[in-house]
Amino acid sequence: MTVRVRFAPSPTGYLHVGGARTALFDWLFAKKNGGKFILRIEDTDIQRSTRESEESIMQDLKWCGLYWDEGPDVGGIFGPYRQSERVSAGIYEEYANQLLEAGMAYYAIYELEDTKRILKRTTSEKEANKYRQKGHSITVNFKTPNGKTVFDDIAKGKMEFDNSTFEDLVIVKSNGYPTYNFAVVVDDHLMKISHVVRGEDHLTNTPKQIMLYEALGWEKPKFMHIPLILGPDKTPLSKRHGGTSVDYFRSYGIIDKAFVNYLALLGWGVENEIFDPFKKIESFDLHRLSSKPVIFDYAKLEWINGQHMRSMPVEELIEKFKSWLEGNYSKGLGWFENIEYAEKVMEICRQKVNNLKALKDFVEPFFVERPIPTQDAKKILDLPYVQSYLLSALGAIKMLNNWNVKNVERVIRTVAASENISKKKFFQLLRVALLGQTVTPGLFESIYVLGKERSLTRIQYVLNDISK
RNA sequence: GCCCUCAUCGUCUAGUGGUCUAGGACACCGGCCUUUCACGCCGGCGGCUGGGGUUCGAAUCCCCAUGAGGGCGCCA
Repeated sequence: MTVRVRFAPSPTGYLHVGGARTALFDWLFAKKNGGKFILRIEDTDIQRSTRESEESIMQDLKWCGLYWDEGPDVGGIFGPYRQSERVSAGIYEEYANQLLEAGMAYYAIYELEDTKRILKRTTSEKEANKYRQKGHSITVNFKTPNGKTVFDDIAKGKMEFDNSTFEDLVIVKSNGYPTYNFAVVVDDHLMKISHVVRGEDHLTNTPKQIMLYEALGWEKPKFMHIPLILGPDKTPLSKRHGGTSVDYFRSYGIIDKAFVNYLALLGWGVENEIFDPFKKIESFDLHRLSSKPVIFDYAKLEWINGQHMRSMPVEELIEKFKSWLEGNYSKGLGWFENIEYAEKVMEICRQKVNNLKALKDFVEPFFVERPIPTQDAKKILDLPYVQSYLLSALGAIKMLNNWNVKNVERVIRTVAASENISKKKFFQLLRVALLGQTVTPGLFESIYVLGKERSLTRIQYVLNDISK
């Protein structure tokens, strides 16, 4: 059997971390079994579905590295992959009619005054049309059969539901669109989906869908429901807890690899927590996924992000950082013209931060002609005798010819020792003069990376200001 | 209310009847390193939801209770 797994978002908003995790597991499962990963857009809610969110969802999936084999943009032999287009093709109508003809479904005619109350049920299309013309809204409802519905969930095992707990299911809305549960069944069948791996919020939809499979005489796929992601207070993760959209984490400065790493970690017990899920496809196993709701831990995500930032090749970090800058800031795009310099800067700055936003703050003073001092920095520059200390430093740096970190450290320490000031204060002063900030990478490394010329210029700038 | 699922440190997890005085990671606390802030290293705190069984033996199996999550839409 060919494994075919789908991710089927409805385009009514951004891609949520929970959705991204489901998609990741779908993808992993498909690839592990040499199967296909399919993207289907469930836009049967015509009021809330938009093309913009469809596009942003696709963009976010791609950012996560989750590319699909079949989908609305790339096509495939089971298309179209947008349900609205499948409605136009009459796909759902055909099967609704089939159920109607078999007497397994009926037209529900609602009262004119109270559109929630069913006035009459009939299987006659003629009769239904008569009411339709009089302005009654009409849906097609599936008659819940008697008995029990049983299925095996890959994670949870045997699942048994008494059908009497379910109402009859609306399968075609009064506007002619199929409802979720109906469209899903038709599409999963027609698209030859072998495994339905989705969020646990769909667990009780499954028996309803299975009743439909059975009524239509179709073989049902295998099901697996994965737990939901909660916020720290164990309520569903929402904006109150911080960001929830993939886009939020991207603009916050989380790197794609780290994000996917964390998502995979949530529920997947691994020995080494820092890893690339795309390189561990072989060891992925749906059965080993945790089955309890998991709490999203922003702190751990950031820690993982920091680990990735430090361990990836600098060139790669620069690529990630550049595209992040492009998306979030207008400046900074010229920072990497001198790539050799840029790499050195990134190398010393990445040691200190856990996200790209923080990295930007560290890196920026190195790239501007003259850093603008922060409030704290200004206070230090206003202290007495600053001029003489800076002059000493300037002289020492000027004299230094063999430019390396060791030598920089040696001369700076020598000057510090000879001055009537604590070395701590002296170092802070220099740091602020050179970079305009009280928190920076190591002082000697910074001076070394800035280079002799740049360092001298910057100190001179400050001296000029003081003498004014 | 009815139906379903789940239950190991604060969080994510390892653990599938004896190797568990329960292991790891994040967070937290303390120390080292140190020019700032971090990183890193070392150490600490901290848990099997409760009660009944089964068994020579239970975190592991069964039952009940409790708690948490989900569902019960012409939303998906």
